[in-house]
Amino acid sequence: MKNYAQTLNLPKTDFPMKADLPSREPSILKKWEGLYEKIKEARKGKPLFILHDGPPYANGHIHIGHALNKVLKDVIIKYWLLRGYHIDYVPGWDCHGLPIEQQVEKELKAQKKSKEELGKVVFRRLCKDYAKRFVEVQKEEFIRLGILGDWEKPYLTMDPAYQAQEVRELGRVFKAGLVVRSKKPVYWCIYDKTAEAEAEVEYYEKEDPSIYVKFPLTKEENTYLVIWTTTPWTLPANLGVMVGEDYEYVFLKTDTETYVLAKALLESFEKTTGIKGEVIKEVKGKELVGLEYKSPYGGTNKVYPSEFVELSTGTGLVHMAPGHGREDYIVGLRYGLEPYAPVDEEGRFVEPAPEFIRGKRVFEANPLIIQDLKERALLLWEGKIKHSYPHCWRCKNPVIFRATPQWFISMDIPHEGKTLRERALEEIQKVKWIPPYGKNRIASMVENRPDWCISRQRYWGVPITVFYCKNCGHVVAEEEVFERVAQLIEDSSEGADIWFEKSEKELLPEGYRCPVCGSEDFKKEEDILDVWFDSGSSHAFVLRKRGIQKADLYLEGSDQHRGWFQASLLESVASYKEAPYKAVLTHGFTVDEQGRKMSKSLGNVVSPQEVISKYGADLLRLWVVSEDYTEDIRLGKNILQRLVEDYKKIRNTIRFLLGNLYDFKPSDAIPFERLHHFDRWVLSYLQELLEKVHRHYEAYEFHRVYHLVRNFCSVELSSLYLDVLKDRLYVYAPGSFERRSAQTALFELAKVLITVVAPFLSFTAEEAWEHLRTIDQNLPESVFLYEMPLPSEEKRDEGLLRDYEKLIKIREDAYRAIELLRKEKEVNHPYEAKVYVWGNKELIELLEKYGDYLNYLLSVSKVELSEGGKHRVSSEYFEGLYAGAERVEGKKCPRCWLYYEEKEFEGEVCRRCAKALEERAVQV
RNA sequence: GGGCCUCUAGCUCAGUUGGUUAGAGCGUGCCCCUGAUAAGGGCAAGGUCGGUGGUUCAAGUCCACCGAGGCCCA
Repeated sequence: MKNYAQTLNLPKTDFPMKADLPSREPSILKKWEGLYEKIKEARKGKPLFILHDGPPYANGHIHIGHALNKVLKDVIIKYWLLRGYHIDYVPGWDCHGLPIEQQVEKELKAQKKSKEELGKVVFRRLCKDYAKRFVEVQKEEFIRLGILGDWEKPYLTMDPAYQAQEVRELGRVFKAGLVVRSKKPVYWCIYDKTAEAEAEVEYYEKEDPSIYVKFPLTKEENTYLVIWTTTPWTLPANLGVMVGEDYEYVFLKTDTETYVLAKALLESFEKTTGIKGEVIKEVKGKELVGLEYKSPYGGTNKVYPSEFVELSTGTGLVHMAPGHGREDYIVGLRYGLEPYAPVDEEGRFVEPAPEFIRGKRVFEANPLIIQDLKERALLLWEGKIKHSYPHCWRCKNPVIFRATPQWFISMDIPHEGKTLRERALEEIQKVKWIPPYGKNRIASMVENRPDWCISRQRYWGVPITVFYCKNCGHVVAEEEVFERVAQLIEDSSEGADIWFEKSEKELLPEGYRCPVCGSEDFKKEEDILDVWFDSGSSHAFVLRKRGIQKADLYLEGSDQHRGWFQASLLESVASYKEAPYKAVLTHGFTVDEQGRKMSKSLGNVVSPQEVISKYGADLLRLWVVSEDYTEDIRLGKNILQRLVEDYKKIRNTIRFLLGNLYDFKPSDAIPFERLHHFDRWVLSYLQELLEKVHRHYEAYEFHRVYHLVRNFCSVELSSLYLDVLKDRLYVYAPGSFERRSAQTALFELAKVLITVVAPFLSFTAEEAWEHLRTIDQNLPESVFLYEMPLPSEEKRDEGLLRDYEKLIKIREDAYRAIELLRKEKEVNHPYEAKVYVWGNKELIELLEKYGDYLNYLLSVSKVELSEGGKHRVSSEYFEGLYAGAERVEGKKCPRCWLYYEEKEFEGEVCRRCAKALEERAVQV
């Protein structure tokens, strides 16, 4: 018998089944070089979509969280791009700040050098080099992920132009009168005489005094508040006592005196001190609030409520020194207490501290104070305690909390009728938060946050460019002075380094005199800005300066409600009275397959580099889009394995489409109305799909797009449409209506499928696009220069959709009947079966309508609309409908494999094939 | 310890305003095909909705508490 396979139109394509992404993707990246610029050119004048990039910190390689974040952004940008929008995506980096400073210092230490020796300017240069190095590293890594953006001109917070804009922003906030100078306790090393950041201190065991002290109440005879402390030296700075409002407190009466302390700590107090007494009264903490007592070193102070009081140690009454403790400071701020700290930079007591400790260092003062308390009968008990205590990371000595002057942006000073807090809260209401609870989260943070401390006593950052008049102390913060300095920074290749290089005279406008006293003698501020002010002003440099008022979208992890979203909001509202964004989208964090956070110690970290080298960036991108990012996002081996399967399905579906289009030209296309009804059905279905796809993309619900596409490929296409279509594609002559009609649909399907997945499977879509272009040379060179089709009413036949919905269900019923035959080995391939359908009149009429195509639709050789079949089943879906199946009679056509009666043959093959062979001979 | 959030089959997700036997795809098992072939197809088995207790004629869907986990703060 002849080899009939050669007379069939079997699929042919160079689009390989094996993706081999890790080695193929780099060549696609090569093709994309310059693509961003071409897109900008092509989309000029189109409506703009602005996603403003939050800058990652330029330190280390990217991790999976970075990848998640950037891919999400990329999907959104590419979607709007494929919708015909103009995009403008400028990636950025956060370059200043402590981690880099510490890293550089570590490197210096290895060379036995210190930053003090080198001086600010040289040290800053080293930091700049360090940041630059990692900007390059991360840039390469982001590009490898397939992220589309202006990688030629990203924004760096250390660029002179950026720094200059930031200085101008600071000037605006000063001008609005929102910047104030006041004291705040910071970690302080009394040996290095420097402030330390939280991240810098190291915790070691330290032995300290442990004492119970009594504070006599002013209005109740012989009654004392009992406090416990390990830092007696802070008692001279005592300004209050904190209680937990909801805790229970007792009045403990001994033979001579009455003590107030928390009920929960009574037992441990009695045990430690040996003091015994009788509880004569119990009260809630809130009833103690407002009581006055005599502070051991001066003044009458009060009891305040505080959320920081704990009942694990002490007495539940906490001695409060706002100048020497963070919580003390926060609570103190709330009640208008001074951050009082009579201690100089060497940790020595100064006036107005009591005379007997003046000049002594804080730790030396401890025993003196204890002795003094003892003499004044205020000490109840004295002991020692070993506990974990913060130490200086450089000299390893214990550090202290000490209030020092800092710059703040005030949340509560009214400016043109409203405070920053009020205005920010109003703006929050106008922004669209995705998911919605983000609004609540940031609003409650803004409602409760203290003033924004923007000064840091560090080296690597943007200077706070104000001057102090040496003569009268006036702070020079005029707009023209900020502008002058900004100009100098912008014009210098050294950027903000010039602030530290040049003298006051060089930095100030020529001949500048103090507006208060007329002096010409100034001293510049040495503090630098909080890095959150750097990134918080990115909107000014990246958007406003380039004529864009607001971003359409900010998109970061949910931790940025406290971080970048808030810093940007406050900076923008302070400067421009409005939010810098119209919408804010947040995503969750990556966790492992058990939902646990990724950590080195758990050994469950998955790196993007690892995924890329093993599976390719498209797999990582598919992962991003497959999960609901509003919650925690899981990642692990099994999930990746499933994604590999999903990827193959989508890829092979596209491959099959392309494979059957090798002889098709767009001019062969048949108009929708004249297409075969099955092809009209699939295109109608496609319009429904498109409608949902667009809806979900617009709502940023990518996992719904993913499920839609995945199911479409496997359910409607692979197992139904394409499977049934094979007969028509392979058997009929190349130029026949049957084949051309099918190809018309396949071409449409390919275009839609490729563009729909392009935002996430960018590499694969581009690769497939190359093949599609060999079919239609009019297509643009990149899929990203094309547009994703919109659902079209003209290509949607409602009646067909309704009919097919039923036909598909009947198909399932028939398959259950065939399955029974298969179990008995009566048939193997469905072609060996004959199907009967009967019963329900309405449905039988429907089936008659599609009569001559029914057997193809069911992939069987014959269908009869009457009762019959060896095995019979009742419909799973329809009342009174039945399906039966039996082995078909007749002979298999060696060409099309369907079974026919002897008389339906013409020679070796069936009549249909004979005709096709004839036509084929003419066409080929 | 506080604020915000999550918890539906092995995995990823659906489940309008509370209302019939909780859905899909994948994976799994069994089977078929060998003309998408390191592909394709068919059938089937899997959850009582994190737990407990309420509200209700009726709860995965509302309330309370507990548990596991995440982010932020302390």
